[in-house]
Amino acid sequence: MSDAAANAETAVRTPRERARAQTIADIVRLGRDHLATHGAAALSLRAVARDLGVVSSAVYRYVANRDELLTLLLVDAYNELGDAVDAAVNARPERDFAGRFTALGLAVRGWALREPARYGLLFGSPVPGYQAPASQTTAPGTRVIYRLVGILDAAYRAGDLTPPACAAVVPPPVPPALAADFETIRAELGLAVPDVLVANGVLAWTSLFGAVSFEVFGQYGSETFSARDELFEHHLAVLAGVAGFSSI
Amino acid sequence: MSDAAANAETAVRTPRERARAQTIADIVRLGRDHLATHGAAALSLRAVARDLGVVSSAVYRYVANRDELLTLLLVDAYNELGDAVDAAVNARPERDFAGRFTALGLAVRGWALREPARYGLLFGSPVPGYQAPASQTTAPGTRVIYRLVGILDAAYRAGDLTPPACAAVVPPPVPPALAADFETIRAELGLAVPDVLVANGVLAWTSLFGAVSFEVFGQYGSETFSARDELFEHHLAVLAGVAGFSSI
DNA sequence: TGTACATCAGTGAACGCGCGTTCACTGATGTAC
DNA sequence: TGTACATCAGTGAACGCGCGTTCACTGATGTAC
Repeated sequence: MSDAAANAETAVRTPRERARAQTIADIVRLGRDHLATHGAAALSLRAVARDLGVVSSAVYRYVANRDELLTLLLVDAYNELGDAVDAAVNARPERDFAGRFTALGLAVRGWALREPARYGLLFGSPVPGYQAPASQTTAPGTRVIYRLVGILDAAYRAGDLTPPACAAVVPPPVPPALAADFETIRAELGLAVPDVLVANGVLAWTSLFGAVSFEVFGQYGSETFSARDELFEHHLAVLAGVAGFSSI
Repeated sequence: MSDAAANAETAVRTPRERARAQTIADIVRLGRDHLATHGAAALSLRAVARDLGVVSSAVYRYVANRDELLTLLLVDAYNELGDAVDAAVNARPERDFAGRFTALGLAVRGWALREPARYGLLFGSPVPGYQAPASQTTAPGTRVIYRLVGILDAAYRAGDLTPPACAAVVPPPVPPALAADFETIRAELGLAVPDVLVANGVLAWTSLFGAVSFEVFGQYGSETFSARDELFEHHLAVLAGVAGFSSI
């Protein structure tokens, strides 16, 4: 269920309010379908109104304009992805940090392949002319990275995460300006992870989404790789090593 | 210069043909500007015609329809990226394989940051309703990966590329189905690189574009990282290690 | 060299479409006394 | 409990916009004899 719909429903008192919440939920659901089949650029209030069986101007009772609907759908998608990731991670034992890392990666890929257009809205090229309002999208938009950070930090505190030690992949020292960024992040999130592991954690994060995006956006072409599950799992295993896990 | 324009100009004989080639080049240039400022979804033949100072139907003398213009622009962008990468790689000594790897990565990022909208056209979410014709886009679209593959294969043949050997990042064995894909690639491109290095090379490739996409598409947010050059260079260094370079 | 014809670039009007958004309105549902 | 009023959902018409694409046309540029 979408966050917007859930919020609206919890605040319900009168039948009128209940109907209103239901209509908003319907709008989000129809917008989601439209997004999934036609892409963000083609999303239109008139199309949603048609699907809702209502005249186009009626939608303005519920949504101020097109951008606000896009924001609702953005939040909705972020939360669905976040829910999928949480469920997958929570299904692994709390102390199986490497397993949780892998579960997170597989969940992201699974959701992305199921919802390519919505994944594209979140992680593809920005919608021209649309700027997501930080106040509404930041929290849902950071769920996955915060979850990943949580796994890495917990693993580090438990002694399960160590900087890669062999010559081939020892990363260069983190330059001061970057170390300052890392210090800020550590302070804000209350982390213990040292610089080298933060750097590699960020790389694992971007690389995970890079692999997923290449697959979802068709960069591999249609014929190069037939064993895509195996390719992704292999990549995930290497990324786990980059992030500092040794138990794979 | 765009590929389409170059092709047209090399075939020039009569003044009429020269004028025609010039107009096509102008159309591509104006379309490129429009793309860069308004995004692919907003690209329109009418807008290009306006900028060209011509009535909208006149453009149909040169371009069959909107999709064909998109294809021209796609090829144009792929070639500009390919040229930038080639120039950067060629500026390094032929046997400095790690340096060439790094130069390739920096060139991709540099071009992407200069041309975010065109980068988005190539590597972002697909344009809804548009399918790039493989016959025209495959060759320019594979220039960067082929260049990368060439560097890695040459490095391997020269003995400069070795599978990461320490326990933390030894990748798991490549499963048979994936090994079969790799064998096909090796045969098609005449490569010597073993499975483990192909797998890690593909990962380095997707990760490079993942890091660039996160930056270009705004996934880092506006405040998290102030030292973005350093972050990317650090990532590149780690990816070089993943790919099998040890001399960094 | 000069004339008749063919080719081509560009015009201007039109078709039909879908879009976001506004606005005065009708009725139904709720609320206050 | 019943009535007067306020709130709200949804209507239907309209505004102005830009789009892709077609088509018959005018003139200029080229080509063949």
